[in-house]
Amino acid sequence: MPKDRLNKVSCNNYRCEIEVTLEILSGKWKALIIWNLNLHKSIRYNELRRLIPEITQKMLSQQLKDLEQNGLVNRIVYNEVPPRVEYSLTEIGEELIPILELMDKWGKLFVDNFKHS
Amino acid sequence: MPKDRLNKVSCNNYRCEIEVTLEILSGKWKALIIWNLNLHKSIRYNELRRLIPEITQKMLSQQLKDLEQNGLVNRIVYNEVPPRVEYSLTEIGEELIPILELMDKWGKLFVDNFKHS
DNA sequence: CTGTATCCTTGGTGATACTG
DNA sequence: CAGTATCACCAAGGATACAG
Repeated sequence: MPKDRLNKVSCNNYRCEIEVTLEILSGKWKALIIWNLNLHKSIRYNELRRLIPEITQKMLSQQLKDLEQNGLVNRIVYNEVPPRVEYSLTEIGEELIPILELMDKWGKLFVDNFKHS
Repeated sequence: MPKDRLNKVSCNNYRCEIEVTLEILSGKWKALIIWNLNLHKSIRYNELRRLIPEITQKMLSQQLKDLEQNGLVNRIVYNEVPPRVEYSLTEIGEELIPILELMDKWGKLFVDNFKHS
């Protein structure tokens, strides 16, 4: 994760807030993680790995940390043996869902368009 | 532009259509270009450069070409001297606007959240 | 189970110069 | 005016091994 993650926000050098949202969603696995967190409400680390088999541990940890630091995701640690950590969406994280749903819809439209051209 | 641009669509290796939409919007300037095309309806190359002063010619050409190839943007060449080229959104391009508006809204919410934390 | 640490590759972007 | 071409950088992401 670059030190200047979120530089657009913290440095105020974004040209419109769309770019802020895109910056937060950019990252190969972010949308997928958020999507799954919304579907399952609360998920453990290894459950996420199973839900997204192609992702590496490194990337999963990293993207979750990004999302957590941006306040989109809650990380709750239960002091048990073996350790248990549950991830879930925060309020502002949940507010992204309608956007993701629209993107899903538009994506289907585009794919359909693409096939017939 | 990578040869496998749109590989997710053409190779069918996307996990959900959200990723397709994100892939199309990803690229440092895409959203901004689409946003401006929507605001001004039809814009010439150099007008876009003035509207987005930080963009280089290379990137503007490249991102416009991407958008055109993906069918989001019309490119109309007028055979005049000096040459004139007008860019505008296609129908499917315009259907992205509601999404961008939501992203703008969410971005403002996030920035506000960020400032007070 | 839930992560870190390290090394490495590659493609997205920028700078700059050139063209019809 | 509306672009191309070329070179170079660097950070995102992948592979793999290790850790509490």
